Amino acid sequence: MHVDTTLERASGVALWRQIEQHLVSDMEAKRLTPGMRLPSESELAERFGVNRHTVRQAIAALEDKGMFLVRQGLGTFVHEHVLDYSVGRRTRFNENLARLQIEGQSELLASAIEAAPTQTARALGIRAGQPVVRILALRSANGRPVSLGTHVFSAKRFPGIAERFAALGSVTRALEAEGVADYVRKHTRIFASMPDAEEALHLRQPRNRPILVTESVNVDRTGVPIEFGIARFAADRVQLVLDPP
Amino acid sequence: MHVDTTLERASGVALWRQIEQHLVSDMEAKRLTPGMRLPSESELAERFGVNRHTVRQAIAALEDKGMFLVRQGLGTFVHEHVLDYSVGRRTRFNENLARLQIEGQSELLASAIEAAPTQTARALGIRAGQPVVRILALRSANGRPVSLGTHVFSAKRFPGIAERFAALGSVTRALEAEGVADYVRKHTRIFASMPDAEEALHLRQPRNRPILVTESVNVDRTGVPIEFGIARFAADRVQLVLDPP
DNA sequence: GGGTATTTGTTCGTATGTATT
DNA sequence: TAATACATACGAACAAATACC
Repeated sequence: MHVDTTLERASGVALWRQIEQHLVSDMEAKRLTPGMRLPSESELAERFGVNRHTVRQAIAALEDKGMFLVRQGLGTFVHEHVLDYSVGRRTRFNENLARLQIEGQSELLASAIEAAPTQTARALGIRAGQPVVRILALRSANGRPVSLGTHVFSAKRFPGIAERFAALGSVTRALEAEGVADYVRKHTRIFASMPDAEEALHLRQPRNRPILVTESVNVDRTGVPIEFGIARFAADRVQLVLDPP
Repeated sequence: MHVDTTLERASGVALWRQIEQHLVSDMEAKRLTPGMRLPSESELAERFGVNRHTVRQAIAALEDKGMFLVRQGLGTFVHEHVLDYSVGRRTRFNENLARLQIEGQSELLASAIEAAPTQTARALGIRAGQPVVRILALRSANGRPVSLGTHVFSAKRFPGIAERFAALGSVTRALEAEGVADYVRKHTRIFASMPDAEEALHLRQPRNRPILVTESVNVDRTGVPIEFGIARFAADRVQLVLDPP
């Protein structure tokens, strides 16, 4: 992994700072990538030809800067990039990522027209059994899956919403095309659970890691519900940040 | 499980409604408790002496009312009581439960004075290494653990906060006693993870079920940070509801 | 469930060079 | 120059957490 592990002794730069710089270089050169486990402290000490304490000091400095994650009994890991996903009155996937200067992608996995189950109907303010359009979409950032979203709309009001979404890759723009200039969140519920096989597959995460789930209702300017959404986030890669409070 | 499974035929009451009533009685009598798996549809059908479709109709009715959770390939489960925990600008544990007409309890598990780690210091707006008071508290509702909370305060500003909390059982009242008339949330971050041994023990939940974690900063009227808090919720028993949106 | 190997966490002690007083 | 404080570096031993069989 390390191309060159020679340190300069008596150079005026502390050995542990040289090791720190080494590790930073490894990350910049992608020899160390997020989630990767570092060699053990003992092994690093041997490679660098220093005492284990000296390696520990370098690692501690980088942990303090949030670049490493050290776990007793397990090892030291390069910190995964966690995405701060902002949740508030105006939650928009693409705007959210744009703010972080990340390009987001939306992929339509499936869509169907079906009869509204009770809970969904209540959220949308329609009668149970009325036809609804259900969209399943995978959201990615930098090629990594971020969330698996289910979006449900009244099929009467938005019969062509699935095609709009497929073409535009955005709920906001699909709704715009259907004449909804703006919408806001009326309700958000957050919980956590373990993913089923399909969710784990789409989110590319192990089944024994949790997912964060949000259920939300968006309403138009007049307060009429237009979308009921369920978003499943890979909890290891995404944190929700509430704004403004 | 079922004490009596005889149904009255040609009684004017549909068989599936009688079965539905049977199941409700079982829940009221605690023969069926939250999280418990029902016998399979076939087995129930045999016990009641009806066709499986008849049992399905009764289960579907109760699922629609949110009392059962039916999962294909797994079985039917009595829905766990989930607590809707409201999160917003003014999040207060006791007020939250009072709104649901539940009496909450707070138990001080531990408190200590220690040097502030970098992240904590940043949240509280003090220098790393400054002394802080750390409180570990278990929150319960109806005798069931709801959340395990860590609260960190500046030891300079609130030297006696741990004793106040121990006596009053509430962060809000402890802060009141220290002269903080009001406080609001400035920041909330939500994520999910798996519990460690201690967390699972306190929350009385298995280690393979996830926990919901919120990190928050509360500020006083002048905007000065006064508390950094971490709350760990048993995800199977608590959902977070954002208010107003 | 118990035992073992691995890995990090912690605490001793010792020594040396550098900057400050 | 001498005394002192501090950062750096090494060595050894044990504790605690975790994974694996």
